[in-house]
Amino acid sequence: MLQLTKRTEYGLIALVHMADRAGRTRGPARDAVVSVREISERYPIPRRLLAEVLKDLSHAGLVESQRGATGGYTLARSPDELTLAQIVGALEGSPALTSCESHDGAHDTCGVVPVCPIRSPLSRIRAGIWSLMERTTLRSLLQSSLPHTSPSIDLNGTMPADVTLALRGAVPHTSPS
Amino acid sequence: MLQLTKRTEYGLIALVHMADRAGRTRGPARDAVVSVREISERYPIPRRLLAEVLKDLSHAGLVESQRGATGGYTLARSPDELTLAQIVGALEGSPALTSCESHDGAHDTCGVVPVCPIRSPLSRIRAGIWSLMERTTLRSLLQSSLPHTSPSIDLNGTMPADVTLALRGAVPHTSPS
DNA sequence: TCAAATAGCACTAATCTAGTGCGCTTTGCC
DNA sequence: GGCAAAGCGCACTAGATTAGTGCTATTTGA
Repeated sequence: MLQLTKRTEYGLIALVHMADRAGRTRGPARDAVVSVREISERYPIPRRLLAEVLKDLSHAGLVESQRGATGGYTLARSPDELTLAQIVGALEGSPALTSCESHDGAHDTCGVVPVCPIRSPLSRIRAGIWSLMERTTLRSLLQSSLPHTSPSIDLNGTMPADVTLALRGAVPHTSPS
Repeated sequence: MLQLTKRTEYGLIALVHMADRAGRTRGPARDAVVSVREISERYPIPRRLLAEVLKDLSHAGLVESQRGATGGYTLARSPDELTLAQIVGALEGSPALTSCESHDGAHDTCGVVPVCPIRSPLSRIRAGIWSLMERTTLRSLLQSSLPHTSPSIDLNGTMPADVTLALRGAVPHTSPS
């Protein structure tokens, strides 16, 4: 449906939160260990589901986990190196845009590849979308969502000039268990 | 899942086919009346489903229908005026990217909009994707899929420079009934 | 009058997504 | 040592979305 899943939304919220926390903390992100509880109490995200998402992000190497009583998650890279493409890719696989070539690719073969008149062109579109997400860093997400942090940094540097319209992000509507 | 639906794929294939047919025909697209049968015999698309899709495109005003024995569909606008955004919009609604603001918007309210740290930034991304699709015309899809038509026209004019990677389009795998 | 085509509507089956349950392991702290 | 908090892993349920089909009516050219 050309829409991100809730999981991805939750993951993004969590990562933005973590980046923010790390940003306001002195030192090498020492206090930036964020627990699932902390996030799910701040945003109305089902705790268990958020835990699953962060686990996935951990498996993907985007965050690092610390077990135990005071455990939690920390960003594995700086918000400047973490891109939207990496996050989306980790949580819902490489974007396929079309059904062919959807992360398994094998058993489908979609029979008539040679006849398909939209493979190559749509391929280019997907690439464009992907490229857009690759150039969007976690930091750039941070900046635009937290105007109280810094006045307004080089958004034009990290984001293509075209991207200046009006979308809406989402937020869950369930309450933590 | 950040992926187009089969319906949209089918619609695109149909439109590309129609544009191609109209293009090779002399005169004001007189012979460019294309029937569902013709398309479903050329590509392995379930006929009935394709019919539904074309009907939707007709309702959206992107194609015009002619009933009766020699009936079929014709493009309502020139391939230069028909954009990917219009097509996708017609077949799966305006892209929302996030769950909030999904074409109904009302009953959700998603509770915590004020707290949501990703609304505005994701909004920008969606806009970028949308913009990309608005600048992609049916003609540009045609050109890249049918190299036998014209050598290679100004793809750079209709498509952002960044868009030059490698995606895959899809094609159905079912046979017409 | 027939045959081919669209129009409309409803329905089924499969897939995907959101969210939950439960028990285990790790670890800081008293 | 033991408790409590946190992550880990797996499996499961319910709802939503999607793909695809059935059937009948209407239009219209030959």
